[in-house]
Amino acid sequence: MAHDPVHIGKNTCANCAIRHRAVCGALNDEELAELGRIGRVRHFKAGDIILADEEATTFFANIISGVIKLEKSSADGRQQIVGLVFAPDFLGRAFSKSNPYFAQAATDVEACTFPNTGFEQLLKKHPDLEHRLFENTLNELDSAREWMFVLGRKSAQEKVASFLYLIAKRQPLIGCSHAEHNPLGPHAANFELPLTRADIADFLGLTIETVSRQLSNLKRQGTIRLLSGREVLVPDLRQLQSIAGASDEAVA
Amino acid sequence: MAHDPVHIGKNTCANCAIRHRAVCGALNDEELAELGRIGRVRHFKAGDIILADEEATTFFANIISGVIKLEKSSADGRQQIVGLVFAPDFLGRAFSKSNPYFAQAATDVEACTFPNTGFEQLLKKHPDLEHRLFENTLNELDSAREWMFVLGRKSAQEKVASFLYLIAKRQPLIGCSHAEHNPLGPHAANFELPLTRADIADFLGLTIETVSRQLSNLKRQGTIRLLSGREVLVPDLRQLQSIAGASDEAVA
DNA sequence: CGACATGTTGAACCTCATCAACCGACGTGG
DNA sequence: CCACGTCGGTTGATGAGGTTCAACATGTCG
Repeated sequence: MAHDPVHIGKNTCANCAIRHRAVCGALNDEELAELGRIGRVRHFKAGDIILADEEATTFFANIISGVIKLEKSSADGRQQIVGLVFAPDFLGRAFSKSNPYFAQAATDVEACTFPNTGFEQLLKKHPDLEHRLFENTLNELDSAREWMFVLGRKSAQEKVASFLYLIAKRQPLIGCSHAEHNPLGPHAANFELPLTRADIADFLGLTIETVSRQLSNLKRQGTIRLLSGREVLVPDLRQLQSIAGASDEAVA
Repeated sequence: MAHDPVHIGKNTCANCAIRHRAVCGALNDEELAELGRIGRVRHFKAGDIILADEEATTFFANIISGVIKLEKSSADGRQQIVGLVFAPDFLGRAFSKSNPYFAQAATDVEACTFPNTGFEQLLKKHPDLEHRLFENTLNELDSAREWMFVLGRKSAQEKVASFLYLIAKRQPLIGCSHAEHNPLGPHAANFELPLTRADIADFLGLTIETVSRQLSNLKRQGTIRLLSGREVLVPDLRQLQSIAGASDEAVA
């Protein structure tokens, strides 16, 4: 489970890799120190359950590295991933006694955790922090609704392409305005899938087999190359995007 | 389109049917008067487009009565309803220049609208109001994720049952703690569908025909009775819920 | 090495989409 | 007033896209 919980000093926060992109970016130095006093860095291994469904909330977290899946499941074993949490996102459902889903580490995860009571007090004291978290939540809601279109209206092929495109966009090199510095060329991407086939299936509302077949299709038609089971190379993201199809094509 | 925009007085707000359940419930009398000064009651007819996708946000609204559908669509004509807004919910995406989806009246709608600039200023001045809206958004996010499970993992039969159950729960009589006062008995419900078959299909990620067939199935097996095309009677909600199946069965 | 987890591929089956016909209600114009 | 078109809804026949079941490949760890 978690190793070496260490309190974070003001300095650590100030140097934090995700300082400016995470919710804590809303705070000044003094407030940051306050936050640092209640926060601890914790490490999770792939597969660790971070928050259990229906259980009392005990902490929130900022993800420093790694990917966490938010999962809903039914009694008969069906599962659906309802969200992926990347760095520097915030994990946890504020103002609720219990958590409405499973949160499980998809990869090894490094996270900065805060006890819920302390953090919620901080939220009360610092409207800026709450505002930042609110904006965060609005973005999450937008993404969730985007994904509802994928789940409800896209074909298996489009779903898999959409997933790959989503992951590609989350990669550090892509999406920033310096895509030209990409060694593979301006429209290529190269990344490791943070999810197993089973996870991808649960994210897309498909079966493992269908995901595997669609990946093979994309490979066969040259849209992607599978370097290993997990490592993907996309020669031309625009092609991938056009296969992902529809929804928000206006995005350049 | 909209008829008779009238400024709302403090008194009107104080008497408002949804006063305590809507976001404005966070405000005291004085603040409420302030809100009343910028708000106008507007009426929309079924089919009216309330907010257009990608267009600049000009106003927010509290729904007083009626149902609004939030819809995403793709260039090739596929559509997905990504949310339903009932009274006393709040409509609009705060802190964003444009709207990420279509909002269209599913039924006739009465709404209390606020110009976005004025309302966002009010949010800044009154953290309580922003907090209330935040909680609202968190609940919307929870619902969206619930629905992702429905879209990704449920069969057509379960989807239709889930939809009916959702509508039934939204009915005034049901869900409140006085269900025993229900003239039809403690577990029955009787309501009018606020959506056409086409809308239901777009909400469930199905086709019109499949929705129609599944409704007929539920009728044939006695789970529901269709009084007219739109009016539904559910003799036993527990049965409907069990067909809707899975996800969050813990809910009594 | 064998055991196990992860991933791929094939064949058969089934659910749901598609295409099409039909019904009743409603509104309009001749 | 009735003929007509339109709209929302139902039902049937057919077929495609995904699931299911099963075999096999690959990689890793004891």
